[in-house]
Amino acid sequence: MVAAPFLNASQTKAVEHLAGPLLVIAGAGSGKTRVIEYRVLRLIENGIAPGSILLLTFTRRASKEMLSRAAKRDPRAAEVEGGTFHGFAVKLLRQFASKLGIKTNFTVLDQGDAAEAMHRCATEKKLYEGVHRFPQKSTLQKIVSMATNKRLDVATVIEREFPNFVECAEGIEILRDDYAKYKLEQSYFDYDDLLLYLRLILGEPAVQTYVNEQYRFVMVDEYQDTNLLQGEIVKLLGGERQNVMVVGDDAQSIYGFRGAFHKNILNFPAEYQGSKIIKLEANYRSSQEILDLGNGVLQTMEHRYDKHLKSADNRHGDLPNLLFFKDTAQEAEFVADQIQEYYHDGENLSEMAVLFRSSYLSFNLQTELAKRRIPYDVFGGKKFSDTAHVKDLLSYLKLLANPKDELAWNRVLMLFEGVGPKTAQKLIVQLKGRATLVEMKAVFDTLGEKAKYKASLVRLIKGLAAAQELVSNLGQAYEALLETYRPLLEDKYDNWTQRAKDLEMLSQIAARYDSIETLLTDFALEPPEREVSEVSGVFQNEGRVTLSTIHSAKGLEWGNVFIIGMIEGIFPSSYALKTDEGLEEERRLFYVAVTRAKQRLYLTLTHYGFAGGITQFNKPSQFLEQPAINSYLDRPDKEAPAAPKPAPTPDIGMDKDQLLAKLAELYARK
DNA sequence: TTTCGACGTCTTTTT
DNA sequence: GACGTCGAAA
Repeated sequence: MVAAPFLNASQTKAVEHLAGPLLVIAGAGSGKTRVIEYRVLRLIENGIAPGSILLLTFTRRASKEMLSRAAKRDPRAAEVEGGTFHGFAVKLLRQFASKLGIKTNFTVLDQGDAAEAMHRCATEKKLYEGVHRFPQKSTLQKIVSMATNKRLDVATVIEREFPNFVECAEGIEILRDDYAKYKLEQSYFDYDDLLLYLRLILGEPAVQTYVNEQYRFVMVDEYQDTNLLQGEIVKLLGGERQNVMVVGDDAQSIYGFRGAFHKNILNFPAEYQGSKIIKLEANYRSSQEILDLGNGVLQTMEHRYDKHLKSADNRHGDLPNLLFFKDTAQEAEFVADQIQEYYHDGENLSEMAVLFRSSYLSFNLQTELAKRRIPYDVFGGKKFSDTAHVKDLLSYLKLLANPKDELAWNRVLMLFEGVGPKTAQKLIVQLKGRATLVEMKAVFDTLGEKAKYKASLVRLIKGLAAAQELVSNLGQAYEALLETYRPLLEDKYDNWTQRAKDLEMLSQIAARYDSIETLLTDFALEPPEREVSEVSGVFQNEGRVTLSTIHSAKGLEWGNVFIIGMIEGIFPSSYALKTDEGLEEERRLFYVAVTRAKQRLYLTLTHYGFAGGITQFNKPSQFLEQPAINSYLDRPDKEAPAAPKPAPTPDIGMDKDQLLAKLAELYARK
């Protein structure tokens, strides 16, 4: 038997559970990662084939971490099938695509691509014409996506979340069908399609039997964040055996905005007959002072579930600090000072994190850290792959994978001077009549000589064709594409040297792959986070500070945590204040943030802020005003020292003529 | 048909 | 600040 040290009684019960449905309610820091890890080992030990165990998580990082830890104790664990719902869907759909009449090498659209595709459909249908105001493409995407994830019709979604577009509901409902058809024609799958089609094929008895045969034990992490579709998918994956173990914490459900249905976790016992429930309550992460604050936050929740965080080893530390600053520059200085201080006390930078509600809140801090040459990583917010130049190059790559990719062609063609939407569309129609890049060259060759973009486009297609020759070595193919793209890069962007560095980095990533499809899918599903600081000197090999949105920090922990921007309207977000459900989700988010800290926790806010173009006086977050929370904080004297009374303005008695005379004097002296 | 500048609107979180 | 719309000029 695998030695499983330090597991407490309920953890052991969860690990020992073999067949049948199991719900594990795992409080923050209760060691659920270890439970999953050891249960995998236990199953394998009991003779279950590793390949028939499926572990579904929300980030690939999470599943990789759990499985690689398990694999250190038993190498067979590396063969367990693990990944995100979306990644698993791609795998299965590639396998079944041909049976559905879909190309095996279908393209996965990220959110931006999806918005672009929808825009094309809406333009085609002339939906923008004759309507006073039609949602912009990213809003269209949000509306349609939410309808899918919450299983609602467009009208209901608009009524609830986008009331200013009620009169467009009908048009968008039509667009939704057009968009679905368009994607099928083009072999495009957006994020929602991956779940939708996975659910669809699992609903076919033959497919379900096949899949149930393959996967006999299913585990799902962060079950409170699954949506209706994912709930159904899990049920179908469980099949008749119902060897389904789900792990989650209803107090940490923070993805309602993308359709998470946290009743999934509440309904689990009813949905799965004969299921067992195990609660993990002992906390192995934080000091009791931090947990007290966490408990305070739990108390403020309206839908409170019985839960009380208790430090398992009775660890103690300082009270969480609440600090006020004049502006974000001072806030950033303080955080950087504090990080440096802990560093000099011998703590590793990787034990320090700064968390925030929205990614822009960290901009000032990034500048400050860079100035001091403190290395950091940023999580959440704009991704590396969201930048224009990276998207450009990814489009080039997409054309190698599928020369008929309309969206990619559109983006690439529009890069050239003199080519706008109309010209691009005309060219695309012609291009799609040819099968390969080599044949497509003729389209550009036959362009009128007076078209000033002719030469550049011929150069482009030659470059693409040449790169395709090298595709068996992705690193080389990429370099060829980069050379073709370089003149456009230098022409288009003032800061092209900066951007060229990003593209060099992309080159290294590309070289690690051996299939373009895999590369592109990975970029769509789990794009690399933005690499920001490259720092040398004092802090080398000392790890890096983490700057992260609270959402991206879930599941992680650090010794010292700073939560910045504790301002009403920012956290909780004014956007969420519109509904009770929204505010409740912000509370859960605050709970997640607080419970990331092991030893020290700082909450900070600034008096002056900049919003909507004007400087305003910030109000502290309403969370900080609640006694249940407030009383667990070490806060400064509420009264700021009174500013000295300004003396009366001295009289200098000068009229306009005298002023002008004085001015003349000053001008003359120059 | 494209490009450019002026002006208006909305501004969160992620697979 | 990003994105979209509109009108004018090339």
